[in-house]
Amino acid sequence: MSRRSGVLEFAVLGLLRESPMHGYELRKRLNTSLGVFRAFSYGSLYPCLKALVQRGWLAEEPSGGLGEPPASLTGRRAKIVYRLTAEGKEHFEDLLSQTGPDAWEDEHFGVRFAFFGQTSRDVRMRVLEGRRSRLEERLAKMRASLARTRDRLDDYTLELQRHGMESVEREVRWLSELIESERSGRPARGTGPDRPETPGQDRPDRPEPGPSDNTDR
Amino acid sequence: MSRRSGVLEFAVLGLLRESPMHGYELRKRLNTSLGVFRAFSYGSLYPCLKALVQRGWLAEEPSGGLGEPPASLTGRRAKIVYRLTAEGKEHFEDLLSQTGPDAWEDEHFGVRFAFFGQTSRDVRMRVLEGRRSRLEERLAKMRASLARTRDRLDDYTLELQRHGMESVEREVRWLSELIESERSGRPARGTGPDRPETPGQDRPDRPEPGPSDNTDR
DNA sequence: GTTAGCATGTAAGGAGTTACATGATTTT
DNA sequence: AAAATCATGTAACTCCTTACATGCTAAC
Repeated sequence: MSRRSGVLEFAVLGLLRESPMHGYELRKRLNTSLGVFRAFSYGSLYPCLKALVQRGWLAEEPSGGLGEPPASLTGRRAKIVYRLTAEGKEHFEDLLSQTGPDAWEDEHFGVRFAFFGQTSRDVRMRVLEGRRSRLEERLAKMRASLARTRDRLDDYTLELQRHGMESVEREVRWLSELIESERSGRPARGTGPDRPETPGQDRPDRPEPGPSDNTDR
Repeated sequence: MSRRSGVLEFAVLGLLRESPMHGYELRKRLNTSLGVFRAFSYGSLYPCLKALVQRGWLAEEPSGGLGEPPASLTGRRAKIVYRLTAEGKEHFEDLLSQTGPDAWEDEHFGVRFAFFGQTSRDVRMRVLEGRRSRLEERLAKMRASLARTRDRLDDYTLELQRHGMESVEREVRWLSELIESERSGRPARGTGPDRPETPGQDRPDRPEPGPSDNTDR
């Protein structure tokens, strides 16, 4: 009933903090920004939006905000544009600053990372290090369990185990590199060149209609 | 109510096919055999077992099977040992032979792979190839979406995307190696460089019993 | 003139988890 | 005698999906 999920709620607040949007677009951005990690359907998004409005974290702007013509002229069905309220912003910042174990478990880490641009450096460090030690712990258990059961397992199970461990080891290396980068300045190591410092504050413009963004399955 | 899950049900049938077990042990094996991929709690396992019994796929053996003393003598609380019935075996083989898209989606692929030892070679091939082309499709979408949105994304989102894509690419390579191995004989491919045919024995491991099997969270 | 995309929603249900409840037995 | 492990189970809840319902517009 309440629909106050963890990940979805967090992501919605985070995206709306960057700029107001309506549900349909939000869902597209959700499924590209968070990339591989999660995909959400309208069946969860719309109820979530309503719940967030009821809590006072979002406000609906019935039609196109301020400078836009009413729906009756554009023809399109009335969009409901959602925008983060002051309380919503405050709440999101609370969430951002949390560094409990929740922050680095599998379900949450991806979305936390996705909003690292909005996160303070020390929180980023704690989350990255928390994640890394969580994975190292897991790795130790896997090694122990493998040593115990190695000869009972068939080739495929063994191969699955091996590949799983390698994946975890790879993520640990990735985290180590990121932690190293954090310690000594900016993330670096992107595809493009270093962008010094763009806070990305108020941008009342919407980026671009972006014709076909088919993220549907 | 019915609790007839996908993954859990499959895994339970698969493990019980190898040998009868009681719930508690089953759960431990579930969480090590399937490794990183999933962890199940008693709250889902026990109802699932009951549902499988009701469908006639499992049978309960109230106490320790045939040659064992009754619970009143061993002291232990009566274990309920579950064993796969003939119908259950048949059903599991049906499941094993299915090669629909379900078999290679994220949620199912791991458990399907874990029981490749029980799966016929052509089914294995179809599942591996299905998985691979699913991932390649996903990769194409990610690349397209990245090309479209690259400059709007901040460094962290970009890095997340990049790492996600690399993970998928890595899994594709893994699958390709496995497919290649399948085509030309046995799985092979152990941990180190090419070991001709040693099922893993000599190793600087400590065979320590390690009494605490704490798979709990 | 039909497919594809835009846009919003609801009802029902699936697949699991957490927290609780119980109790015996082995280890420390 | 306390703590850990073995062992089984239930009720309530979470978070999300699927399938459905609606209707408009742009492009092929």
